Amino acid sequence: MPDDALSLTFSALADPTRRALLARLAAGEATVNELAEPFDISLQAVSKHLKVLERAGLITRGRTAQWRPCRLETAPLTEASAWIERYKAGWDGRFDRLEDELRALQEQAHEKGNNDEQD
Amino acid sequence: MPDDALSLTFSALADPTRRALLARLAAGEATVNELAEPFDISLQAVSKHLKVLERAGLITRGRTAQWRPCRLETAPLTEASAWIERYKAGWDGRFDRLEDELRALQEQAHEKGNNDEQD
DNA sequence: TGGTTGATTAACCATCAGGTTGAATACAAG
DNA sequence: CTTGTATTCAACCTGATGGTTAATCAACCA
Repeated sequence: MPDDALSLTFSALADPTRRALLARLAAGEATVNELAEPFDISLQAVSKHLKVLERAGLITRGRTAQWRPCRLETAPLTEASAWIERYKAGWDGRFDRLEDELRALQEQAHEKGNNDEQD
Repeated sequence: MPDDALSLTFSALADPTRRALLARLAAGEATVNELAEPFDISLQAVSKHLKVLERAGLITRGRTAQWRPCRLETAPLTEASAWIERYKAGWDGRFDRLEDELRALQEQAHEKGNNDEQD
């Protein structure tokens, strides 16, 4: 388990239950019990999921009496999104695709000498 | 291991090696050997990583002689980014935060009857 | 035919992730 | 001080992940 920020974030997002928890929290703070209510799994399992989200910095938790309300934190989401956009933009609909085609053709020509075979 | 598209994508992104592979592929197609070159792990391990990326739809692979060139596919990246933006936008810098504050205060007031205690 | 290169598959190992149940903690209310 | 409620911690199980090495497949070269 890599422990860099981005890996923690993506790893936390790689579970439908956790994504549902975040979706719920996007509507506002909630306690563990409130968050657990829609799921069929145990409260402890939800607690574990929340710990994962907390470790990734995706949520922070308050403390009011015996309640530990969770709040969504968007900073890691921003970083994750930025990473994706970076590499998506570097390729998508740009000249790179054509450039790559050309490069591939050149390599083929080079590797095969002058043998004009098609695949 | 959840097998829905979003989970597969985020899970694939949750590893620095795989993100590096994608970053490399954003610069253009590459073979397995080319991709493996910067890493200290075995070629087989890289092959496994590529299989994960392929299963997530993040790459596709051609076949030229004994080479299996990998190409980045951006569709899953777009979906992942869209998911993040959806829940980030629902909260970030909007009135929700204030709304939530108010809701929290109301709940506190309700739960405690009329007892004006501060945390 | 046989050898070399590129890549995958198979078998194995250690660790981790997600779930469970049961006990423990923290606080509120009688 | 005891009970109830909200939450976490601990121990445990199962299956997945990431790595290894050895063997195999596929295609080219000689």
